[in-house]
Amino acid sequence: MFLGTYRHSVDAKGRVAIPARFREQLPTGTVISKGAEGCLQLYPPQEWAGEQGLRLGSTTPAEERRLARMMFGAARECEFDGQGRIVLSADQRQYAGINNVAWIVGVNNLIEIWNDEQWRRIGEATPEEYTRIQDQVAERRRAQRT
Amino acid sequence: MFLGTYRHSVDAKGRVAIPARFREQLPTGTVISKGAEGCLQLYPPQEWAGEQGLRLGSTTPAEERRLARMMFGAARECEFDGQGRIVLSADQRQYAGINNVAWIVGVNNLIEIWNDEQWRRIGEATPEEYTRIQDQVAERRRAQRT
DNA sequence: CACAAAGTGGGGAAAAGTGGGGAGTGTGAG
DNA sequence: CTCACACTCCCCACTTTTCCCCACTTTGTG
Repeated sequence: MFLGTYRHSVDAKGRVAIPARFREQLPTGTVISKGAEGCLQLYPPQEWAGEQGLRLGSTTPAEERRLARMMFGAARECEFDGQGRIVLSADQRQYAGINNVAWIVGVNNLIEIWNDEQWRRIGEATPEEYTRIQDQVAERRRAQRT
Repeated sequence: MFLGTYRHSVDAKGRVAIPARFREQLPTGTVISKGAEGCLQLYPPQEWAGEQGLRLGSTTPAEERRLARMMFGAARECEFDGQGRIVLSADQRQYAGINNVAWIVGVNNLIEIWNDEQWRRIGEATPEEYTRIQDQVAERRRAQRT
């Protein structure tokens, strides 16, 4: 279980330190890829396995081909250096709009990496917003259950 | 598992370096052929075997006959030189529209090779596009499950 | 306050990618 | 039959990138 928000610096080589609390829970085979709303996501192996159903073959429909290319093309296996850092590729940094600072956020089953500005928008919600969103999700779930 | 996107140059002799990460996972018997949307595809032996269901016979429907001819007719076994490069034939380069630059993309179970312009269209999606397509496929799959 | 752990930054060796020369092979024309 | 040309493949040399290691700073803890 990944919890908490950390603000780490990204150096000129594109390296970011993953918080030690998270690293302890990340076995080899962890994958980083692009996520929704312009963040990057770290999938522990068991979470990534769920995404593997997407395969290319002569019978794969066009939509899935497109998604597979984007998803896997943007992904890389995480390789930690001696100091517990991973390298964000130029492509990944551009997608997420990350320069010198990254916010690393534990979101229960996976980890997200955000740029400064975007994370402020999401993380600094007012109590009113927070309440509203919680109610919204509760409503949706109630609707789906029927 | 093949992950990531690499931009490599194609020299005057039609040679492209296959990224070392991919090469390690490619035993002899790897096949290169034409793929959908104008890309070239590298099949590791076990994946190529999966396509062998496509066979010609007196009962094969016309469409499958067409596909089989194109796929197998265009296919060649990959041969790596001492520097880990393969040669793209003039025919293959023309099909994929490749001149001096090729994008080599790992798509989970196989590898694709794209020209500059086409890959930009597919790979460099904005966060909004990416989010939309992800949701679309998820929705489709949810619908199919019922 | 001291020690340990975590994060940050940079230098250098090793690996990966790029480009070109030249030997070997095959084909076609003289 | 021989020679010239084209093509392929192998090898070497150079450039760029990656990654591994060391050292310093900062933060947290006993």
